[in-house]
This record gives sequence, structure tokens and C-alpha cells, in this order.
Amino acid sequence: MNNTTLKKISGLLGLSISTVSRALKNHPDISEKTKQRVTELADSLDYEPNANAIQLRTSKSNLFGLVVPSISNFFYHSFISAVEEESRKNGYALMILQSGDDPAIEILNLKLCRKSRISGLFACISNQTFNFDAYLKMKDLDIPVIFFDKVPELNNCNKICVADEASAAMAANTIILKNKKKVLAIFGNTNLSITKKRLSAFTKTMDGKIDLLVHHANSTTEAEAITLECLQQKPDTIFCMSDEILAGAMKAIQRAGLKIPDDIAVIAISNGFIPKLYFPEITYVETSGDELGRLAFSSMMACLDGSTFTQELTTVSVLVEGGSI
Amino acid sequence: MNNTTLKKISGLLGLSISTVSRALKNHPDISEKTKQRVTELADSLDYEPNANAIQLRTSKSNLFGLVVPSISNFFYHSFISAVEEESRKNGYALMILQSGDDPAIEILNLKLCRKSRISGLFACISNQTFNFDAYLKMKDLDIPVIFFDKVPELNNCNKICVADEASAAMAANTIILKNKKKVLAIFGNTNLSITKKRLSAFTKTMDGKIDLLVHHANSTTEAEAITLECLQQKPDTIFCMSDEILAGAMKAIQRAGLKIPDDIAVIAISNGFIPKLYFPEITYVETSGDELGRLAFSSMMACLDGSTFTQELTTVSVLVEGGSI
DNA sequence: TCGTTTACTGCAACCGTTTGCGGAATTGTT
DNA sequence: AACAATTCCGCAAACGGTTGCAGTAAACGA
Repeated sequence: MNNTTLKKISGLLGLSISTVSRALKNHPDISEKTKQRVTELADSLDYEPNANAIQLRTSKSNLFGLVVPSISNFFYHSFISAVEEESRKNGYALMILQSGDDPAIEILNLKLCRKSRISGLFACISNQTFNFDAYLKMKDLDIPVIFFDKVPELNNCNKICVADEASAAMAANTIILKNKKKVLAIFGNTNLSITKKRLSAFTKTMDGKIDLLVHHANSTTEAEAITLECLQQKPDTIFCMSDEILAGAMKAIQRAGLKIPDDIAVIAISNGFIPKLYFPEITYVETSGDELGRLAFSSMMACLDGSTFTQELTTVSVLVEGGSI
Repeated sequence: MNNTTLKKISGLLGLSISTVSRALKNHPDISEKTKQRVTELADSLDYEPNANAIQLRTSKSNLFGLVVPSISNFFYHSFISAVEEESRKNGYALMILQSGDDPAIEILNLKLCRKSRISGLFACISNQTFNFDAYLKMKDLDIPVIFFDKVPELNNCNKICVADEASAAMAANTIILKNKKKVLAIFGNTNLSITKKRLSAFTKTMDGKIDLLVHHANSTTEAEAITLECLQQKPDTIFCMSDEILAGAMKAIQRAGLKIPDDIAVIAISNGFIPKLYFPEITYVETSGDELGRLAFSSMMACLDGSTFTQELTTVSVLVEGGSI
């Protein structure tokens, strides 16, 4: 273990630690000559300031935390990638933790974040989270929290969401426009606000114009089973609220040997990866994780700049036509 | 900002900082009574030891770094998930950084790791990395490095790899066993060692027993085009070296309206996610990122326990039967 | 020649924790 | 009652930086 520290440099150069520190930060008090000597030696010794010492002294860390149910999820990839990229560009590191939709682990993860003295947190709550104390504690510690995607129903916090209502309405309108008659609509876990929003906007837009079968699925497998069963009622269209559900529905459709879009039409709200796996590609309303990520990051930076103003942002949604409806 | 520290607790209890510190760690010098008083107060105050201070004092961090070209890749998901899970269970946090296959960013990421004083590094090098100085520097600092998947051709370092040859051979044997006659085999970019290994093992196992069409695709779209074209030569089986390729091949098969496995059989080497998206599910040789991750983690722990013994491990591969062949 | 300014640099405290060592209070031994 | 052995606890230094303040030497003006 061969770390170069300020002390080492100062010893080698016959300067004090403080002078070396200041020289490295280009402080006006230090003469050009000294600065040059210091930086040269520091470079040749591969000096890396100890982030822990800095955080300890200044109580400013360059670490963000990100907690999410699972990084192996279609949608979160792109979100995380975007946040990670922005963080790096701005000199921050990102600590990524996953809860596996287990609230107990989620709490543990938040604890780890606090221990590591992160300076900001991106959080997507798990399906089962009803107690937000751990998040509120973050606020007590002045750690800004940006909720994304699955957000709690709390006031006074920063939320970045996809345009749930608009997306669902857009999908519904597309179905109406295509003159469909009988729709099977599969939504996710009823506890989630995302589900509630999409469901209400969807049904409201439909407004009884079309025969509507609404179901809820908590997983891909459930979605497959539901689809398979409902297929007997011969819907002409299936709407899927998410990628997980779409994957299940598609499997059922393939199993039943139905042809898209002739036998049945499909439309989904999605990130875009899964829909492009099939032929014909599935028509979907895009919810871009990438855009959401950048939005979340800039929101974080605003918080760190001292903005106490909490905001709820949504991204705009776009219809991407495949050939499935 | 309302952090509870040892000092605060000691002040409240009229004890010294050191006593509190020892009480919290169950040190034998401290009486049970005192221990109890201290832990109770600490609990009620939500005391979280400052990880930075600990690292500074003990020079032991609870942080691992993980650098990878992209987390948005089928295979790395499960690997990262596994490492992350194991890390958490063992009290470590994981800092995940992606390079986007850019060596310059890769170097920056490694620098960030050093600054953060990680105690170990998991690394998958980018396609373009030919200079390993930054990695060697890690070794100078006594930071163990576990290379995974794409590993450098260096001696004396820990490498964890997928069993490329064995997987390809297993797929080939399965095809032979099923008595297939004409196989379209699609591989990836010829520059990658992974492609070379899989290709040579596959063809060697086939050993002229079966009519073989070999093609290379650099992307999902290319794979689709190739498949579509080759379908005219009526192969009875398609082998896909990777998930990207499988996705393309499947799209072509759907476009052509072929039925699996009657019209055509499909087998792939995969992580398991994509194959399960279709019905029937695609039979594949599993290259488990999950297992690889756990292997990498235990290898890391061995290093931290002082093992200077470097090893090159490969995972065993398993055939997962869908219904596609 | 003698204050006074200016340009550099160093001292020392501090962030929160760990830990070797020494000291006080308590108990046990003759 | 005197002394040794235990228990229990606190002092202080250290980890690697940052930063307010003070000190020194050179340069300057009068």
C-alpha cells in the first residue's frame, strides 16, 4: 500500500501540508513557482486526494445513491445509464442498490446510503413499500431525494414520472381511432400510483365507447395466464400497461397461435425494447428512461444548489407505431 | 443536518467518546450496564457510524467498484445483480461505473475508484482496451481486481469467464442428438475472442456430421436479415451464439410465419431472459451471469482474506430445455 | 533608515472514528 | 489493614485532508 498523501508530498518538497493543499487547488496565496513544483511532483506520484478525508472535513461527498427494485428491469436500464452518465460527467459517483421489491432490504439499502454519507438519493420505491419513514429521515438529514417512476403519494417531495395519464390516454385514443370493439386491458399492481393513474386515464378516455375487460397482473406469468383465459372472450385488442405485462400477453398470444394484427391487435406502454423483439413490432407509447434519467439528474442538481422548491415533473410521451394495431 | 455522532452520544450520557465507541462494538472492557445504556440511546437516535471516518481511520472501506462497458446489456444484468446482492449481504456497497466501451472513460472510472478508496474492483474491460496500466496501478495499491467475462490477456490476475467452448459444444451436441440435418449457425463479431472460441468449438463438435451454414452478424438487425435470407435454403435448425442474435433470428422466423419447432428448430447460447419471451420457449445453453457473479464475489473475498493466489475460473454451462428443438 | 504594505507560507484546529495505554475504583487475598 | 488483581473507563494520537489566522521576509514609500 503505497498511497501518496499531502504529507508525503510536503515532506519531499520541504513545504507544509497546507501549502501543498493550496497549491493543488490553485489558491491565489501560493506563488506560481511553488504551484508548479507541487503539481509536477503530485502528477509524477499519481496523487489522488482521499475522498473520505475530504468528505469528513467538508461534509460534502461526491456520491449519489440510487435505490431501485431491480436493475434487471427493462425500463430502469436506460434510466440508470442516464443518471450514471450524467453523474460521472459532473464528478459524482453513483452507488446503485436494489431491493428486489423487499421493503426490508430497501430499508437496509437506505441505511447503507446514510452511512456512506451520500449527498443525494434517487429512489424508486418497491411494490410493497407503504412506510416512508426511512425516506423522511433522509430529508431530516438534508439529503435531497428524487423519486422516480414509482413514487410515493407524499406531498412536498420531488417526483419525476413518465406521463402516466397522457400515455394511457394516448393508447386509448389510438385504440378508438382504429375502430376497435372489444379491448382486454391488463394493468399492474393496484397499489401503485402508476397503475391507478394509467387505469383511470385509460378508462376515462374510453368512456364506455368500447367494450372493456380490465385485469391486473403482478408478473409476467400472471399476465400470460390472464391473457390466455380472456382470449376465450375474443377481444380484438389487448392493451398492456407495461413491458412485464406485454411479455406475458405476447407469450399467450403465441401459445394460442394468433396472428397479429389480424386475429388480435396489441398496444402497450413501454420503453421500446420488448416491443421491437417481435414481428410485427408492437405499437407502443414510449416512456423514455433515458429522458427521465436526465430530468432526474438536473432536478437533483437544482436541489443541491439550494432549491427547496419541490416539483413534480413528467416527460412527454410519443406513440411509436409498430404494426400490431 | 442533524447527524448523531459518538461525540453527541457521549455528551448526552456523560461518557467519553472512546467508551461509547467500545460499547457499541461490544468490547469486553465495557460493563453490560454501560453497553445497554449506550446502545439504547444510539438506537433511539438512529446512530449511523460515518463510513468515511471509519475508512479514514482503519483504511478499510466497505466499498467495491465495478466497471463494465454497459449495464444495459442482457448478460451483465444478472452478473451485476448477483455481485450487488452478495456485496450487500456481506456489508459492502457497490459502486457501478460504465465505460460505454470508451477506454478514456474507463480510465476515468478507475481513477474515481481509486479516489474513493475502494477495497476491491470487479472489471470487464471494454472492446477497445489494450493498455492495462490503470489496472496494474490498482495492484500496486493492493486493491484486488477480479476480471470477468471480457478479460485481458495478462498473466497473474484473477479471471472469471463463461465456459465458451463447453457451451458451444453442448449446443452442437444437442443439435446432433436431435438428429438435425441442416443448421444455420449465426455468430457475432469475428474480432471478439468470445466469437472465436464459440465458433471453433461449435464447428469442431459438428465435425462435418451435419450440413452447416455459418454466418456472422454484428447486430440484431443484421441477424434478422441474414436469417431471412438463409431461410430460403431451408435449414431445419438455427443456432444463435448470443441473445442479440437470437432476437434477430426470432424476428425473421416470425416474419416468415414459421412454426417452432415443427417448421424450424432454434437453439441458442443465452442468459435466459430472451428465450423465455417466446412460446414455445427457446432451448438454450445457459451462461449464467448470476453464477458468474457469485463466483467473482467469492474470489474477491478470498483475495481480501489475503490469498495472493491468482486463479482463472470458468463456470459450468447447463442446457435449459424450452420447446424449440 | 524606518515603518508599512504585499506576497508567501506555516500553525493548529477540526471532521468522526479507532485503539494503545495508563489510571481510578472495586474486589479479593493474606 | 495493606497490597495485588480485576474491572471499567478516559486521554490522546492518528487517519488525510481543509481553512482561518498569524507570522516572516522582501519590497516599497517617505
